[in-house]
Amino acid sequence: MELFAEQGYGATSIPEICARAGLTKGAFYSNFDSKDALFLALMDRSWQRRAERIRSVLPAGETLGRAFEGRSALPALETDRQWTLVSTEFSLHAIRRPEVAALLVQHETRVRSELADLIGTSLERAGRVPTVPAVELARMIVAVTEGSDIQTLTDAAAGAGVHARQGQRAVAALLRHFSRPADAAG
Amino acid sequence: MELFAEQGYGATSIPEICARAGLTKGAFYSNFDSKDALFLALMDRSWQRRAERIRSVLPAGETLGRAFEGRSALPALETDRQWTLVSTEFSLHAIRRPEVAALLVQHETRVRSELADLIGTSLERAGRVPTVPAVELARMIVAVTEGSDIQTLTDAAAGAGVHARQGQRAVAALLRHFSRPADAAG
DNA sequence: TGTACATCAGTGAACGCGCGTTCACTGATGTAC
DNA sequence: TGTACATCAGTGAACGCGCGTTCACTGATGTAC
Repeated sequence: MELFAEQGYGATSIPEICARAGLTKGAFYSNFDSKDALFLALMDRSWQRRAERIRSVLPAGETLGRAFEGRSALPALETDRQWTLVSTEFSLHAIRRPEVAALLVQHETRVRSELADLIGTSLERAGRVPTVPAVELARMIVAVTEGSDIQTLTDAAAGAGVHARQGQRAVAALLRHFSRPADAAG
Repeated sequence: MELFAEQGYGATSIPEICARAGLTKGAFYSNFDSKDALFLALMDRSWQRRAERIRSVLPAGETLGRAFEGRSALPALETDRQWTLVSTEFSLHAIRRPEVAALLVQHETRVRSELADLIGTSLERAGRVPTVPAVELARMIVAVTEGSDIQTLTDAAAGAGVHARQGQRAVAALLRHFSRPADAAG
C-alpha cells in the first residue's frame, strides 16, 4: 500500500515490494500469482478495514457538513491520503479490466447500500424523508466526496489554500435537496 | 495518450510509446528529457484542446441536468473515457509531485474561473444569483462531475447498468441549492 | 539557377542494469506413534 | 518424552529479456552568396 500510494501501481516493481516487505522475490511468488493478485488481496483487506471504520465512526455523532444544524448525523471521514491514492488507482485499474471492475462494482454496491441505510436513518432523525431512492443519493454523495478528496490532495500538494470543507458542504446540499420534511407533501 | 489511457502511465515504457508513434527511442530523447516531460507536454496540449471544446460547447444550449427546466444553459459534456483515465492519472501523479501539482492547480484555477463565469451567466439567465462565490460552486461542480465520470466508467466496464445522468442531477441540485431568485432576499 | 555550408530531427547500435519468473533447496513447525 | 516423517513458507541463485539512456551518425530542409 505504501509503495502503490507513493509511486503508483504500474511504476512499482515486484522486487521493490519485496525489499519493502523484507522478503525475497521467491516468497512473493509463493504467496501471489502476480502483482495484480497482490493488488486484489490488498484492496480486499482494505475494503474490510474501511467498512469497519465507517461502521464504527458514522453512527457516532459528528455531522457530515452539519446538514441540518447538527441534527443529522453523517460524520465526516477526513481525507486519507494513502487510501485516496490507492483506491483511485484501483478504480482506474478496474476501468481497464472488466473482471476487476466487476469486483469493484460489487464492493461499491455493498458500501452504497450501507451508506443508504445510514442516510435514511440520519434524515429520519432530522424529521425528513428522501425524495429519490437513498442508494442514488448515496451514489451522488460518494461521487462528490471522492472528487473533493482528489481536489483537496492536489491543492495540499501544491501548497495552495485547502478547501477541505467544500466537499462536506456539497454533501449537505445534496442531502437537503433530495429530501423533504416528513410531514409535507412530495 | 492512447497508451497512458489503456495501460496507465507507470506501466507504459518509453519503447512502447516509440513503437506506437512509429519512431525510434533516439527520436524520443531528442524531443523530451523524460517520460514525465512528455506527460506534461501531452497534458498541456490536452488542456488547451479541452478548454476550446468547453468554450465552444457550453454557451450553445443543451442544459446540464436541465437545472431550471431548460432555462439555464450549462450543457453536459459526455464522459470521455480516454480523457477521464489520463487526467485522473495525471491528478494522482501531481499529488505525488508538488512541482507538478503547482501546474495542475494553475490549470484548474483557470478552468474554474471560466466555469464560474459561465455559471454566473447561466444563473442570471434563469433569473437567479449565486449564494456562494461562483468559483466555489464551480469547484463543487467539478468534483461531483469527476467523481461521477469515474463511477460511470467503472459501471460500464463491469457491464452494470449505467447511471450517467446522476452526475448531472447532482450538478443541477448544487446549482439550485447555492443560488436564489434574483429578486428575493439572501 | 547552382553550389556550399549549417541545422537539427531522427537513426540505430550499443551499454549495463534491473525486471519478472523459475526452481531445487532449507529449515521451522506440526503430527503420528 | 523421543523419534520419524510431512508440510510448506520462505530462500537465493539463475535465466533471458526489455528497460532507460547515450552517442556518433545520416539525410532532408533551410540559408548565403
